Amino acid sequence: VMILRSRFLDARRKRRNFSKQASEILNEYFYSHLSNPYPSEEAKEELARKCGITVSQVSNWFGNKRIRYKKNIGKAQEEANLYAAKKAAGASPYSGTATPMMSPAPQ
Amino acid sequence: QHPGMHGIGPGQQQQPALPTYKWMQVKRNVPKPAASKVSPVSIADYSSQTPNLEVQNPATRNPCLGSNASSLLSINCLNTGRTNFTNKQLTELEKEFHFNKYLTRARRIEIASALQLNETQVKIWFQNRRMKQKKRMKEGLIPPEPIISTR
DNA sequence: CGGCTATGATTGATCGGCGC
DNA sequence: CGCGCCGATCAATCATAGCC
Repeated sequence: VMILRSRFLDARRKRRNFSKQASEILNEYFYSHLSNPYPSEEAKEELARKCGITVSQVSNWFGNKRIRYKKNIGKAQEEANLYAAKKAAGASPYSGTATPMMSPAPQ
Repeated sequence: QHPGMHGIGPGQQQQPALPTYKWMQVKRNVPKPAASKVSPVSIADYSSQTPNLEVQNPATRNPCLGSNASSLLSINCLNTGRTNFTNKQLTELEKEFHFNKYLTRARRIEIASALQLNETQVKIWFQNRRMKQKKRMKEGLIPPEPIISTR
């Protein structure tokens, strides 16, 4: 049991939730690429910059998001199109910064 | 961006709302060793063939040993594919890692035996460890050694 | 202030691709 | 032809943040 306390040494696990804005950007990308929510390395860097977090954190976020999204099918999913609709209606949530390299998988 | 690009499963409904994409159905061969009976694959065969599986980690789930280890833990170890390395094991692996970032077959066998782990587990641990160090090197700082020097 | 849920991070292990 | 490694990801879990 105490062996489990080993994780305890992970003082690193001092997290801070991402800003509302960062979450918004990440969710936007996720739901607008729901068919393939696997951002390329470049896209991750782009997202990381916009969110003010590291690329690793972006990776963690997508990893958690994908897994947790799957775990609900039929629940949060509905909130998915909420985002989709939101984007569709809102047209360009964020203008200016045209991100040409935000594609996950260049077919 | 490799295996599961897009494409909804076969006869899926077409609700413009929440389509089910392949990535959502990806089911990894969850590491469930020991176990027994029943075909490991049954719940939704994702798009095609079912790779061999198992064969590689039959009963070699040792973990929870070292010291004491309650029976409760042992049960846990036998049922879960995710091995919980003990502090001792991690310490030894870490020590070895600092000595060599890469293992030789002989060394691997030695360590696996000493720590009561599979050769595969040792191999994987080193691979993960290397990736971990690389990652920390990239963003974090503190490359390999927390050089404390500085006064 | 306690309890519960949301969420970021960690990590053993898998998947596909590569080089030898 | 198989094996080890890489890079990315999965899946389960830990521990805390944050809301009620």
